Amino acid sequence: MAKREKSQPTVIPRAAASRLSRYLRYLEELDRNGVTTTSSQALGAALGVTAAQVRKDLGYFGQFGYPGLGYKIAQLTPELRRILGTDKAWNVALVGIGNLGTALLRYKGFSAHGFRIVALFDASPALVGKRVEGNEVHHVDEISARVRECNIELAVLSVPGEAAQAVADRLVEAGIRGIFNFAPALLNLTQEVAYVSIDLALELEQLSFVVTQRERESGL
Amino acid sequence: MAKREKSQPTVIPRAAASRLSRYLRYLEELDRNGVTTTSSQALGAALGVTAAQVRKDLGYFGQFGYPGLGYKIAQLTPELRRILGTDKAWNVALVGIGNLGTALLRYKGFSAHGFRIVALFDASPALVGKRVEGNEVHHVDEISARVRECNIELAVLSVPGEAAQAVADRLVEAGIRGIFNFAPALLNLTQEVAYVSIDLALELEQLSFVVTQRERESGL
DNA sequence: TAGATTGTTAATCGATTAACAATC
DNA sequence: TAGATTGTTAATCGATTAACAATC
Repeated sequence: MAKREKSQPTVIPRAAASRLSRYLRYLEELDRNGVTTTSSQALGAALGVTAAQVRKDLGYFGQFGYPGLGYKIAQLTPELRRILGTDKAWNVALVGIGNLGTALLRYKGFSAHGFRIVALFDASPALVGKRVEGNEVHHVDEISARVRECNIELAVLSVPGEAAQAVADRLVEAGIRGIFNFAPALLNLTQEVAYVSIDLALELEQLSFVVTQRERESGL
Repeated sequence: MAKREKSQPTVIPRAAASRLSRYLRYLEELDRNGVTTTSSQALGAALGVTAAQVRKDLGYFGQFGYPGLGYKIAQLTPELRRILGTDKAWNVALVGIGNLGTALLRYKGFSAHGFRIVALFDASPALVGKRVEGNEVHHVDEISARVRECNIELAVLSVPGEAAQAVADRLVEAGIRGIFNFAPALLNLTQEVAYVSIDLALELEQLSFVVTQRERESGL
């Protein structure tokens, strides 16, 4: 069975990419437990998707399995890291050093997956020049210079909604490649900049919606 | 045009419910700007979806518009709140008062949308009994008693991945209706408990994936 | 070899978009 | 009234699942 990736990169459903991360997490767990081989059946069962889904998702990127045997964890794991781009370390800027920003800075999950927060920015004079978790906070005016200087490719945005677009514009102008946005705002970005956004209140509202719907269904 | 909701609750796509929250946000903004009327066309253009999508999404829940006129913001806004369940205040428990938990506790976006964090829990003896933002931290053993006592329906989980399932089990046993999970763990929950989960590292990995894909496309 | 499981094509399912009669 | 826009049905598009020949 061929071991090389696809030359024709068909359009990949976003949901498939998200599942790839989950497969990787589970493979890492299996590896820690000393398991060396798995199958689309086993992976799917563990993560609540069908075996066909697993094979289809992997199939977007190449042929990684062995018919009759399944997948070798030691082989598939680095392939998934390569596909997801986490086979290298990323330099990340953190803009907005408030409660959420500080929590994100301290969050171990980012560094554990190769994301290094190497520069902090804030607009508040009270914060600029201070050190947070060993990193100096710079003024947002310095974004452009430092993003280039430190080879920063990704930015995490945890500023107030009103400030988000202006900061995003600076980041884009500085040549950032992707923005992870926590501000409750719709950002207008050029197509070249990748974009992932989380609106915490909106997500909690989704929970409220589902609970409410079920209460109405059962109560009536 | 009829003004009443559907009696037959067809299955609602999850993506549609998420857009509902966005429509509501935008209507609130329009209202602040003194706008009184809008249309599916205008709403869709502002949020990057088609007018047909907007009408279809609203159509799952009833008839709220006026042909030829559009939607009256003063009417549609409370309807959306009612649909999403944010026309009432929710009592929320916060379990795990670490960096992220504390940031979530201070986050103004939750209370602004009617979510009141009314009880804090942690397993650490160093934290139990302390006050954080004016709220006493209770031991996780007290979850069951306090969830019932304070009429808590939702819980935010910001505990380490290893602890998540055990805490979730306690919450379910205490009769919680929905869990908003930040722990990087797959939770096994009964069907009756609603569930929204955010894995921060996984989301950042999605950003890395998109950036990597584009670099490979353009670089080769 | 016989059994198991892959990769991939075809069939199904669900969500989005287009079209249009109804109507403000 | 004429113009605009809804609610809804039908058409399209995309993603998931099933099926199965290839093959370890």
